[in-house]
Amino acid sequence: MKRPTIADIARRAGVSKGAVSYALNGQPGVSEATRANILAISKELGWQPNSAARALNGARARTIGLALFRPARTLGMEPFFMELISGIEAELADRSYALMLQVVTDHAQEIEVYRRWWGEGRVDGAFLVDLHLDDARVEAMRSLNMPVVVIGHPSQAGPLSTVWSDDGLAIRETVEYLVALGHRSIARVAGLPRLVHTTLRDQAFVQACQDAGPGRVEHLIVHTDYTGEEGARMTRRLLSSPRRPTAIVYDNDIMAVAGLSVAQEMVLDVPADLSIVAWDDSPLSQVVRPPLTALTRDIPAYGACAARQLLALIAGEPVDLSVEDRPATLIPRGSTGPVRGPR
Amino acid sequence: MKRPTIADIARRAGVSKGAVSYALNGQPGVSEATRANILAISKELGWQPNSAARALNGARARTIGLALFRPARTLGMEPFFMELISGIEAELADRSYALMLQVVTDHAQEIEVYRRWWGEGRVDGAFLVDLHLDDARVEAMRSLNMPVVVIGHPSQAGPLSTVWSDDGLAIRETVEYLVALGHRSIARVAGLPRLVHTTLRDQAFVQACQDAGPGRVEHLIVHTDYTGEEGARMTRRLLSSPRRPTAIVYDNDIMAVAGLSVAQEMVLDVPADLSIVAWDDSPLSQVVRPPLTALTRDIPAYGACAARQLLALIAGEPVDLSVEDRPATLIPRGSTGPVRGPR
DNA sequence: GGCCGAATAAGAACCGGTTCATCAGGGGGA
DNA sequence: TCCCCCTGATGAACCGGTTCTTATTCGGCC
Repeated sequence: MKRPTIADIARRAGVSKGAVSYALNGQPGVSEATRANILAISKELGWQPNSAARALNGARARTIGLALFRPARTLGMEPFFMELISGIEAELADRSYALMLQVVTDHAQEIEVYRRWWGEGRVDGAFLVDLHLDDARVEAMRSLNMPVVVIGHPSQAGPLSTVWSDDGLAIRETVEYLVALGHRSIARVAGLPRLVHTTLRDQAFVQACQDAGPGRVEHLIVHTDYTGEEGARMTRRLLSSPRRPTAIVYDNDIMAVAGLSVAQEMVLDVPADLSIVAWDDSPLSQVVRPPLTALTRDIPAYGACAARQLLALIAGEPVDLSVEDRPATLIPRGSTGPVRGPR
Repeated sequence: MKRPTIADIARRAGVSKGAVSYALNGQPGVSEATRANILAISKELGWQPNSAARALNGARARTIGLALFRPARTLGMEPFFMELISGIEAELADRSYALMLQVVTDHAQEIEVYRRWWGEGRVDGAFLVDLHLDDARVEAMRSLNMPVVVIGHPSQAGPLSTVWSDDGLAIRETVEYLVALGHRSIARVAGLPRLVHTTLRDQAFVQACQDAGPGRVEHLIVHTDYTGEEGARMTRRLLSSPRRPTAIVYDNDIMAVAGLSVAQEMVLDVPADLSIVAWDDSPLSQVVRPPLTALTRDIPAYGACAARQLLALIAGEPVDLSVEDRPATLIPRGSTGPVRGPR
């Protein structure tokens, strides 16, 4: 009834524990005949290696940690994380690595969780997402000496390895496209202002608008918490202002859809009166009327890339300090169009 | 530099390994003075227990497994799983249990993953979701003798413990509400036909329609794969048929939103020409125009309930074989209304 | 003063693997 | 024929904890 151990196999085969270990791990030290015999017996008994015993000898835990600092509510909403996890999983599953997941309520707890997992030998490495400015996690991970891959821009990652994509490029492409359509007043409904990637997108947005020509394009940025509610409120505020923008770029699809609803409720035509662009594409963007022009990127591939990087780091292989994934690309759909009416 | 072990602490304190173990675990066998001294030294050295060594002595892995059989694409879309995971996490985090997650491509692989995790002593128990008719996983888990909680209806769960909510009740409430509004032709756009909960909802739907009176309410069920695309296609088909339904109940919010778009594209007014109800509420449902009437339930609480059940099972406490969570409740919004026009 | 039991601690065995040092036996070369 | 080396296999140590058994000390009580 109890799980068979290598001692059981050894007894049945009439050999020593050591011989069984060599045989089962494909190592030299046993003849082919006894190896075959041992393998047969182990299969017959349904033997499975005890990972704890292996770990005790310094073996890898074959597990990677991911602590997510997100309120449960937003987590359920954002396809981004599930897609990222899917991509990570796809890469890990091949090498039978598992993913250890925990939702945390703040960065201090996140650091604590990683410290414990690493200290207890439960994980071989971890991911860091949503870096803040002066993020305490960077120094904490560095001092733990744990293999870590930051998913996001290298600027705040210190000595940690990163996987990122060039959001600035995507923002620029979007602004240039809108300017070409005749828009001269563009707003950006951004995410949490403390996040590094929000700051970078903000800067790139302002720069792109200025590059269109001095004083040619009015630009405005408002910050939110990524929820549809705030997206709607900010849209309402923007559309009520005397200098109403003719185009709004949202930092996620949830807010873009909420913004679309607000525009329609204010009897504005999209795209004739207002153009809308969503960052991050999802079936959701294609399902509303009109379908949303979106900045799309292959998020599962992004996660897979990060996973490969982390696995290489764990294996001690030489890795680039920062790996750049493909940038998001603009998919024009029905929610953007030329400006109409009087200049 | 290396991680300190209890042997290090013992040496520093001038006591034996055994004494250190007792002291650190709050067990009797050491005096208060030496206990305090040992605790101080362990804190000073930054000692963390090695989970592998503990596991080797039959301790719990303090980890729970969840293998998800979902294509990456749908996974990213469905808020349901992330919310469920959030709820599970919330419960686990309190007792510093972790969640081991793996995305699998079929049931055979799912069984294999659980067998390995259990065999290797990496998890103390697991969840089973989305049960099929004659689900092979039930027998597999039973024979493994691993603590398992099925999230879903008990009918196919065999001897396994379950946590479920009464979908039939919710369906009935919905149908009665629609009938009261004057609807006499109601369609249901259901999920995957092989899933147990789809079957149960189907049956309850038919029953509720029949209970409205013999021949009084026409009903129709079509099955999909939960994607917005199929939801849209099925809606188009239903709305093009000669006996067009005046109300459609969708099995998730994604399909409901897609269906709403199709209706609007066919220049039907919602709710005047067509009423729409979504199973599972999300901010998404409230953000479209008109906002969707939805069957809402507290999914994180559902997950938390399942987690408590599993933890009790693992602890060997007596548990009910099946625990019923609150059923979904109907939140009427703008997408449902009385039937207009000629009978 | 001697005996007994509780409190405290030491020491060893054990969990299930890996790995190193060692050894027996056989074949080949000189 | 002797020696050496290689192969195949053994036994023990080890990883970092837990837990059982044993030893020592001390205090209380008769």
